[in-house]
Amino acid sequence: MLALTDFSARLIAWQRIHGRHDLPWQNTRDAYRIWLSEIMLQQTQVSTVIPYYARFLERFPTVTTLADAPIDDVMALWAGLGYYSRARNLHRCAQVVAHEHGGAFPETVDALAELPGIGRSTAAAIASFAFGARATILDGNVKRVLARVFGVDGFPGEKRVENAMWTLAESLLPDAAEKEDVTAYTQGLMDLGATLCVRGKPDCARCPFAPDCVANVEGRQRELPAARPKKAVPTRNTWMLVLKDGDSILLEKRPPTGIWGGLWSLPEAPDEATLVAVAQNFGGEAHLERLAPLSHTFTHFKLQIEPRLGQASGAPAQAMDAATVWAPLSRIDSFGVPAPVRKLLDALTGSLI
DNA sequence: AACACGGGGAT
DNA sequence: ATCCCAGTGTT
Repeated sequence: MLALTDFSARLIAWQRIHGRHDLPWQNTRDAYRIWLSEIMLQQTQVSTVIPYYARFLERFPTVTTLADAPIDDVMALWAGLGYYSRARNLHRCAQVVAHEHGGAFPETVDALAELPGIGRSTAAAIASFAFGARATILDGNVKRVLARVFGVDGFPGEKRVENAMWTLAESLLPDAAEKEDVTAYTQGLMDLGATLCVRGKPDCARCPFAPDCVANVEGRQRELPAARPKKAVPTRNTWMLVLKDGDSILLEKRPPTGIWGGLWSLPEAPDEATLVAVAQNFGGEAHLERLAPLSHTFTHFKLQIEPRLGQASGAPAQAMDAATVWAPLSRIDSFGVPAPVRKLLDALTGSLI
């Protein structure tokens, strides 16, 4: 193993001068704001999060206002960020904190990690940023930094490799650190990975670990960390119904789990004939107009969407319930609608005017 | 241990 | 088009 005895000291010194200090969720010890940012930043880049974070704080300034809000309001503000189970867990977590912890987040990693949506790494981030706890994060940035600096081989998503990285990360923590040092250290891990030790072209010339870094010394920046093993992504096909009644569109609430869980979307069918039956159930005419197909790629599969436009004329054969709503096109934003469906409806709004 | 879960940015 | 991102929860 690399003889690097001053990893934390070097990282802290670098962070204070060259790290990021003005992100919207920095310069606060408010656990609510830190927690909110950490959840939004799971698998999501900083630039994407910033506008969502501002809107969320404006609408929900405290954990209690979030806890007492309807879940549909939370989903609507989250729509477009992806990984919607995060939003459901966010709401559940706020309710637990507000009603079982008196509105204050617990201060230990273990207690934080018991809350919905908070795992080991996020618990450590909150504990270190909000409470100055000596705990290590292990996110994508840290895995990349460790893999390169210490020459850790193997795909970090593999259990054996990840376990080794947790152990390594724990061993690198500054000992008996001040709270300010802990903050600078945790932020430094993130900043180094986000600004210098990036995936594509790492800026090794500016890196404080360049002389010791295995990847830099051996010219293996491109090989470390090892890439995820390739896997073929399947294609799924679906037909979506845009059923119009005046200026309103029929939306259906998706089940809480699975793709777009808890969001409002268009009624779907596995083929066109079934979609016609669905339309008629909701009082639609038998003739459906073909709209331009669209394709949406997820991490693990590709979705081909065949949209069809129908007009509502008769009375619905199927009773409307809590999972069905006529949404005015002008107020689609107040519903949580998945990004591709939102795009489809936006294009439709433009062409129908 | 492996998989499900989104959308957007970077290349 | 492909990879990956301030990961967590379920199976």
